[in-house]
Amino acid sequence: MSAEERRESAVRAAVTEFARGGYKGTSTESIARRVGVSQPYLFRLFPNKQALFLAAAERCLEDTRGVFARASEGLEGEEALHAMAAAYQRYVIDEPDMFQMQMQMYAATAVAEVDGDTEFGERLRAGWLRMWEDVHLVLGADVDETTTFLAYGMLANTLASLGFPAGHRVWSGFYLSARPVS
Amino acid sequence: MSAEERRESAVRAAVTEFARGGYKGTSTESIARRVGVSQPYLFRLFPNKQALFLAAAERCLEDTRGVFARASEGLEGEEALHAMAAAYQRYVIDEPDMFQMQMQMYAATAVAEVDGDTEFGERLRAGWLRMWEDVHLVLGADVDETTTFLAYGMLANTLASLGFPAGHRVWSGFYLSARPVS
DNA sequence: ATAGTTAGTGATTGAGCAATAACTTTCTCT
DNA sequence: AGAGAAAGTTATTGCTCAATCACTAACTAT
Repeated sequence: MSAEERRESAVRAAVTEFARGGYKGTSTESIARRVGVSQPYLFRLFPNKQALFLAAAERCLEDTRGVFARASEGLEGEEALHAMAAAYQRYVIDEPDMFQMQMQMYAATAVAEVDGDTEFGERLRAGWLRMWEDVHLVLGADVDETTTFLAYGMLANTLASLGFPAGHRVWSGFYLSARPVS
Repeated sequence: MSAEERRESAVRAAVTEFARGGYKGTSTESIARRVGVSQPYLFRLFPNKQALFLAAAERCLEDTRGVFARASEGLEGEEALHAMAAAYQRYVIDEPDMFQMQMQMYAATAVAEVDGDTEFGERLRAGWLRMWEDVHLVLGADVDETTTFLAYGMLANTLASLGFPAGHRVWSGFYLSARPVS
């Protein structure tokens, strides 16, 4: 297998492992195991653990953008909004690793920032902004709509992280299409 | 100093340290240093590291509730909403440790849940729900208003975690009173 | 065929860290 | 005064983990 293909597998494995264990709580060993490769070899593919996390985080943002893009294809305004909300709901249910990776990424960015590591944050802000721009465009360049949509998304991530079960009162203020299946 | 007083200091120190380093990324040593006490003594005050984190997380939620309660005193509806938004803004600026602790808590809860640790999540859901109920009551028991208010709060936490500076476009869809100072 | 490159491994190192055990100091109450 | 409790310490253990080093196997192009 080519190094490039391995890197791809590694990123995927990293998303899963980091999502479940967090940055510090995940060993490079566990990622290597999931890839099916020796732990030291990961360090041939990525210069260090942080670079691997960054790649996983960026992948996660790109995937989310992809979900929105596919859901909103050919739609606009209110229709696009509901389609994206519904798609994100399914996405979160089908691949819980993805939104958990998001949460781990927000937490890790804050830590990196405290450590004086600016590049980490910059890369992730850029990725997040691309998502923002996508949504903004789809929602007719309406800033308020964009903000509200993303706000609901973040609250959903939070409630899901905390493990509030589907059907709990805290979900009752969501569009039906944005609630977990009840 | 009495054990109870020390415990109080420890919780405060834990909020700061965990907020900046995350759960796994923070050593009990660093917390002990901040308290001004030896590392092993922390284990007299708390059974283990997780219990200390839990206490810090619960404190953080209680503090946030307090901010909302004080801001909305004597107000209701729209007025209360804006007062709370403004107060939360100041709070996040004055004490960034607090919202960062929130993010660390969401990330850590997801990890605990994966590890099959149910009690951790239960305690934090209970704390979060108390906050939800408070806001709900103040906003005239309007579920949609409550959800929207908290959604904006969560988006604000996220953007702040990512380090988007005041004045950035991503903040432009917020109530003026909920934006970081520009 | 063989030189060079690319993919991959095993062994190790050095640091950091939660938790325990065994001990000491400082109050406090009669 | 002095016994008991409460507050606090030093030393240590046993583990985990990122990263490096030195090495091997397989492919590829002349």
